[in-house]
Amino acid sequence: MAGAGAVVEERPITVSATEECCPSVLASPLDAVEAAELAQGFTALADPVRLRLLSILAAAPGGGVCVCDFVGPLGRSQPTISHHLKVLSEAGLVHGERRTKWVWYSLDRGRLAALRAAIDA
Amino acid sequence: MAGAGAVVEERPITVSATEECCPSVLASPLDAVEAAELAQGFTALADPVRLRLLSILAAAPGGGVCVCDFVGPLGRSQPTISHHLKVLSEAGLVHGERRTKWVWYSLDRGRLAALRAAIDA
DNA sequence: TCGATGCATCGACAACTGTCGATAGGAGGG
DNA sequence: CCCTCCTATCGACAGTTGTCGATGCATCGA
Repeated sequence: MAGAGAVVEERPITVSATEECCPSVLASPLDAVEAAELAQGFTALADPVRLRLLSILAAAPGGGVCVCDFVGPLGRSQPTISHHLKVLSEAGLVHGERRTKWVWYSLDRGRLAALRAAIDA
Repeated sequence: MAGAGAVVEERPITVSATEECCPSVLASPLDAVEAAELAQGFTALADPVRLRLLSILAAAPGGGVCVCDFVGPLGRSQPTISHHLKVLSEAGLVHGERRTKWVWYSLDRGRLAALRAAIDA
């Protein structure tokens, strides 16, 4: 997303985009806005530490895990874990809830399903 | 993937990973290798231009599109399009085939399905 | 043979990203 | 009230990424 300004002018695709609830990569050509939204979601999945965060959350029996529980297994510092959780949170994939002293993070399976649907036939 | 070397030592997760054919984020905690492989796949999807490339390929009637057909609709230079196609190709999501003068790119729906399965319940 | 066309690669550059240590802020316990 | 524990934010730094123009290479048509 960097570099010099685009010189080539963008021209519309000559296929009518069937405006659905959730844009799908396979249904019809995406416009720039839909593509940017989807890319933001997949960007959150495009990191091994974040994928492992999600997998640990998915395996959590109570559905909630506090930040300190991630630090050891993932081999990253606490600020780094906190940073990744923020990225996932902004992507809507996890939610954090304060419980007395700890912050409990839980997985949003619906948001994950939406991303899955975007690359579904 | 950058920055100073990791200081915190990585400790194994105390849940037996059920070694399956395709690692799933939701099945069991991913180890570092599985997470890195999956992240590489999602990285290819984490760009709006590449998502639009895939969507155009998916909508192609003959299943093949030459490079020059992407340049106009996406508003990017030809080298940039070529770069993104290379990224997608290395991720196994598209395949390029030389046909006389042009190179025809086609979508690998199986590879896309594998990524989808990785975030499936 | 020669110019035109289609695609890939190169080199450069700015923006973004992952990582850390240091530090701030909020909640509990003594 | 102070100290400790848990989490978030800050500042810094190096590696990665997206983009372009220039260029090289192969193929086709005249």
